[in-house]
Amino acid sequence: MTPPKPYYQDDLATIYRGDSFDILPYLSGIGAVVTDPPYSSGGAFRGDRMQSTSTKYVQTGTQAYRPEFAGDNRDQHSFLVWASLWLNAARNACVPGAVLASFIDWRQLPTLSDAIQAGGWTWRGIAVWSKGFGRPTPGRFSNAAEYVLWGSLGAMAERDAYPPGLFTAQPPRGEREHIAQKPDEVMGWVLGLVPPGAVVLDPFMGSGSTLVAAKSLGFRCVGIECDERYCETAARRVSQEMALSF
Amino acid sequence: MTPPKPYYQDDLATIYRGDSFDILPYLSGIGAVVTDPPYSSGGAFRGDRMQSTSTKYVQTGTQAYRPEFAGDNRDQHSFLVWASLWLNAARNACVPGAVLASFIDWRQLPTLSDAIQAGGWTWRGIAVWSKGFGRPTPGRFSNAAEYVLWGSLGAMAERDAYPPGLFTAQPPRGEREHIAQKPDEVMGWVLGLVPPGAVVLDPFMGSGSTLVAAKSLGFRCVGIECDERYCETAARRVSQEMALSF
DNA sequence: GCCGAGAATGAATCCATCC
DNA sequence: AGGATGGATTCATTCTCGG
Repeated sequence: MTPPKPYYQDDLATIYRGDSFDILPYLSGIGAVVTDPPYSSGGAFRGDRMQSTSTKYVQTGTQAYRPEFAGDNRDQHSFLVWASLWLNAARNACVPGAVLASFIDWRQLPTLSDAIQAGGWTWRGIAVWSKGFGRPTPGRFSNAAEYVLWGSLGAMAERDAYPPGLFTAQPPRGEREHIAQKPDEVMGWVLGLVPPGAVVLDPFMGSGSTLVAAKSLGFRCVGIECDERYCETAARRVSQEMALSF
Repeated sequence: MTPPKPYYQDDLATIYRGDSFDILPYLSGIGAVVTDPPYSSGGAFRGDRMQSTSTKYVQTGTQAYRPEFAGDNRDQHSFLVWASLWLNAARNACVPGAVLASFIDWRQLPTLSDAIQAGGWTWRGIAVWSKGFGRPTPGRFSNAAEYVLWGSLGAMAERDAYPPGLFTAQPPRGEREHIAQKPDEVMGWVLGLVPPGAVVLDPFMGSGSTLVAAKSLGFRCVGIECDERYCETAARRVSQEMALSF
């Protein structure tokens, strides 16, 4: 097969439209994988998980068009297999010492930690995004955090940076490009793990928040997304972002 | 066998000295299990985990006597089996709808979530104790939190309380009764999950922080601890604690 | 008594070194 | 080869002590 043609490209950012499993074999030289994959979560019971994404996740306010996102209906076993496979494929595109950071919710956290190790990465910890009080439920702990599982490909490069293991930021309200969109400052916090000069890869780009934050920090970055609408959104957002000059 | 004799007892609190597996079969009517078991953690490598508690966890400076605590040297497989067994034994002492909350660190969180489910409980979420910045390590996310895995035995009772899923408190400094001692306010936060009138059980009591907090909130409570020195410490602390009057 | 400077400390982690 | 040992590292907070 011929190498894929970028959907979008500028001096720092590259976007490929397609399935990660098809694109990843053509990539190399990646120094950091930072992503927010589909969680396949959304309920304790199989019936709850199999609802459409727009039904099972709450959406309020006036909404831009947000297509369903694919690949969010796996059961736990399938999620483990699928996540192990993409983590392995991403690893093959990486240089030694590359770092990994993946968002996940509480329900799939244990499964993703298994997948990280099954995919050949060293799991090194959990970082916490504190979202404030979170959604209250009577008699239960509120759902106040999302989690970032992180690790590396062998020994990590020595660095003189000390990113905090917990970061507080309000979740986005109202208008969003994507139902699971993360605030830019949250992405910037996670990118604090990435050594200067590393190429950042997001194999589940969505609306492109990872690339926007990476570009603004001066990282070269690569995004993969199968939904053309999201590719369009991400290309627009990334093209409007100015990189820091050094 | 005859039922065990309490090591200590007052109007609200009861302490048994012995192994949880020996004592639990005699207990019943428990409405909440709140505990901080040995993590069997302390390092990425087997050699590190196998150290004595005083070696692998930092203890320096002038300190009160703090004995080693037992059962902190299991490998991951043994930890899963052992945790499943005590969770199952504790469940058998519980009434329907009982709640469970167990502290754990990042490394053993996935394993404990498996054990909770293997032990017959419904796992319902993760609550976060934010400890501030945490201990720094160059180039990595700081270790800024410990975690509380919580769940229930079937459906939970309806309640009019909304405990936060994330709680911030500094870890205790200097003089402590136990190397892993939790601040009283942290225990009080976790007890926010417990319905009024429930009997609180801590099968790994240690220096008794769970019982101190439970008694001060007016809960009846039961603690089990195999080390006599810790039983003594806990009995002293619990006896000095005054219960809220209603 | 209050304030500020300096010291001490943490369920840590990594790695070189020695058996 | 692999397990045990010891040293170096770091930031935010608390503690100590002197002025």
